[in-house]
Amino acid sequence: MLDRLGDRWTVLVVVQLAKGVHRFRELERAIPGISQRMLTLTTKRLCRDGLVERTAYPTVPPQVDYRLTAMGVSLAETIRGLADWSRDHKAAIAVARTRWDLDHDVPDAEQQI
Amino acid sequence: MLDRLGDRWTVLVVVQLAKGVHRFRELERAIPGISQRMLTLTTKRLCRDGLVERTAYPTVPPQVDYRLTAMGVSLAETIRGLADWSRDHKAAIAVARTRWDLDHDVPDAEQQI
DNA sequence: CCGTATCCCTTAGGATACTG
DNA sequence: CAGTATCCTAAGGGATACGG
Repeated sequence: MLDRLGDRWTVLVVVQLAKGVHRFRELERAIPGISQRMLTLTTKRLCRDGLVERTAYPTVPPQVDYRLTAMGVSLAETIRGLADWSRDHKAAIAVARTRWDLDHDVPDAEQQI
Repeated sequence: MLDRLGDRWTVLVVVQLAKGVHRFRELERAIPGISQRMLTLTTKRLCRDGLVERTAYPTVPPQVDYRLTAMGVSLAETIRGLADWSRDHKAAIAVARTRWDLDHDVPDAEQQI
């Protein structure tokens, strides 16, 4: 599961669903840069893991809702801790990087690690 | 930074360093499956971000110690929450996956999502 | 609207060999 | 021991087009 969080989109989808129920297109619009393909894959994996519940209404045009399960909510709360840490230390990390780059050449457009 | 956690080795290195100071080879042995190359890259990135401190002793053979900085320790504590969640829900996720696979064919060696 | 199916390119990252 | 350098593949994921 830890490696599942490493696919870059899962965390964003969970965070977004933590704000409430979303339709497919709502998720797509709420998460800048995600492709239709990756949104489909990500939601499907989350459903498979029992973290998200999918509800399809047989209307025309079709409507599909995604919502976190109880387990999904608990994951969202845990992720919250990570997001908070990230926000609180973003500036300090930026400073550390700048300092490191100064101390180790990397003058301008060198390849970053 | 969140995407940095997505490279699969960073979390493992931080967790290992949370247990105490380690030399290069100690980390390599403690983290099964990591290649020398990825350990080098991961530690270097962590140093650049100000999460890990590297100390080299000019002995023969050389000795290099890695230890978490204060910021690295605080990250380790946050990661701890994630690790705990993962441990606590591993079984439930496995059950959800099995159930999902039963309900959606996937009889045997089909490609998993 | 809600997907699935292809194509295709970039990147992560393993294997291996070599230095100080 | 602690790396660096090079090669090479497998997978992630974007773009596009199409189906229900």
